[in-house]
Amino acid sequence: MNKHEIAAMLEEIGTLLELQGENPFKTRAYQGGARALEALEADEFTARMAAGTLGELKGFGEALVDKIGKLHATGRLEFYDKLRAQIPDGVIALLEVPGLGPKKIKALREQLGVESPEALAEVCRAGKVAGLAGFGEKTQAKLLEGLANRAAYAKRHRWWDARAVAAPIVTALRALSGVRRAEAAGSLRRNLETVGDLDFIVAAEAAEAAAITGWFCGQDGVKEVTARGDTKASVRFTSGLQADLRIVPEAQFAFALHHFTGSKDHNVALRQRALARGFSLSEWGLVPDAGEGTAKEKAEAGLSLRAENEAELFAHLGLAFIPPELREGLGEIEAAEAGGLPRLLEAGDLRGAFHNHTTESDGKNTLAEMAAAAEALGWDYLGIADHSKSSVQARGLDENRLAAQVAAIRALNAAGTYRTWVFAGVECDILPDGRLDYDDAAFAALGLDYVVVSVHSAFTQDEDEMTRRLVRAIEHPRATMLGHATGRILLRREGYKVNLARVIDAAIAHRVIIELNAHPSRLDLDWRHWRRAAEWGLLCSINPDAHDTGGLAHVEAGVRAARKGWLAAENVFNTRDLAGVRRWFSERR
DNA sequence: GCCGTTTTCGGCCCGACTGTTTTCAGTCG
Repeated sequence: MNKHEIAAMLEEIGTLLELQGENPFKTRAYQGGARALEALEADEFTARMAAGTLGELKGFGEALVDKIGKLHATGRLEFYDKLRAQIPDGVIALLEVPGLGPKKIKALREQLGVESPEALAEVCRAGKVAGLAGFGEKTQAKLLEGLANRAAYAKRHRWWDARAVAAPIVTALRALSGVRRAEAAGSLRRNLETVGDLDFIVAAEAAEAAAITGWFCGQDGVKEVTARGDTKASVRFTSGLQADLRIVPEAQFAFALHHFTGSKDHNVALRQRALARGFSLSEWGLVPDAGEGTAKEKAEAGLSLRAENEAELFAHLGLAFIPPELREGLGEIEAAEAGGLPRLLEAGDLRGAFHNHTTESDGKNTLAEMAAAAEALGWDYLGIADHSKSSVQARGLDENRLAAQVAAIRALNAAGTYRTWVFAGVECDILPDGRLDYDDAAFAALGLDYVVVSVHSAFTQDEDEMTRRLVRAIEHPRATMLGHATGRILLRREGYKVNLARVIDAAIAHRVIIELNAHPSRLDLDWRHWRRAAEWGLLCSINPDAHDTGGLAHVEAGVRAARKGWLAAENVFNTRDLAGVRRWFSERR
């Protein structure tokens, strides 16, 4: 088994143990092991398994190392098989029902024999649930509601879409009377590629809180208010998206914003760091650990250290400011302590972008319209890369049409109509055997500035075949950059199977750039790979894959993902100036 | 199950809200 499969299995063991009512800390140990495994590069994992040094890493104790070893070697684990046999699939599905956790599921199984969502709906309708100890009429009704909307409630949302919902809410909150500060927190603020729900943190006087929660619960699109207290409210929109609001005194805003930005792993690590220094960290503040009372009581008694902003909070713990997108518990605290955080890429660092389409293939705007839009964005250059001939579904260009487009681009530049320089490229299909879609003579005759190579067919090849295919394309002397490296479509389609470590190695060896496709549904290559890949020397290009003028704005989603991948401006090709890009292309031709 | 300058046991981050309860357990983040 590879590390992904093993991590998935550890995660499942955690869930199964949870359902068995196991010690929650044991459950967490398995889930922590799964995350730590995912964060490990495939090569390092393989090396450590061979050398028997996995146990040196934090989070991998004797028991986990033993189980991971068995799974790695044989793909089987008796412990898992026995556990799995005790818990039907339907019981696992029950965890998705809002309001149900391990304890309630255990009670439902033991007292009513409920082992699936369908069975739960039946006993709810029969009124049997309300009679159980710890349950009541309201719980029964909530469970039925949750069951009916299970699919919509469990759904995640693209970062781009979640932000479109959140941005006007933040604006409106800031405009309310008594609101001093308001921010969106959570995975949205961390720039995670998909978002489960929205979190809003507001600083206001306690006297204003009722009016603020009132506005929040009554805003357009709210289908249901799921919780409403003095300082917290939760609503569900008709789209199924859930949003939480927290109101705190201004002095606690930085702590609350940090707390609700997460991630959970980051918070746990930071709290442990605080404890080691004699402090307890919570959304209420940073208070001395010693003495009677809860953290909240101590904060209200004025015992918290003061922090005007998150930077001061981190400073109290001896750390540099950690940007929200790095807070995933993946080494950011150690880096902040050692002064090793990168100066992250900013949206303003980009000077243009490659991989954009026009009406010649499947785009909706003409070459001139795209150039005008790029100029309006202040870009120094724009790369046009329409589809190649094999992408028939996208009206891909054959040699003659592509030659005509190159000529049109040269003419546009010569006319000087737009300040933005246009580069002539192509998004060239990588054929199933790894050859490119044009032969050498055609490439020589076309005189393209650059070539993006991408897979658009035969997605179902096995990992070896797909890896060889991509590596062969990368080795082609005309290849400038690799497009959407895994072909994934967020929330809809997994990427094709490919050994990314080998693809990345090949790209570095052949000076081929790998794209970070900035389309909100792609964000491919995933941010999780970029930190290591960039350290090894891989160059990134943030490409919007725009199919119309509005699509150019998607570079922002790409910048967010790049920041999440620890990338600095020097790791990103399209931060270079026009002369630098020309130089790179001419050296590659 | 993991971990250790409080080190091989006994902790493990912390608080809000709901619903069911007369003081709290369970869920959620």
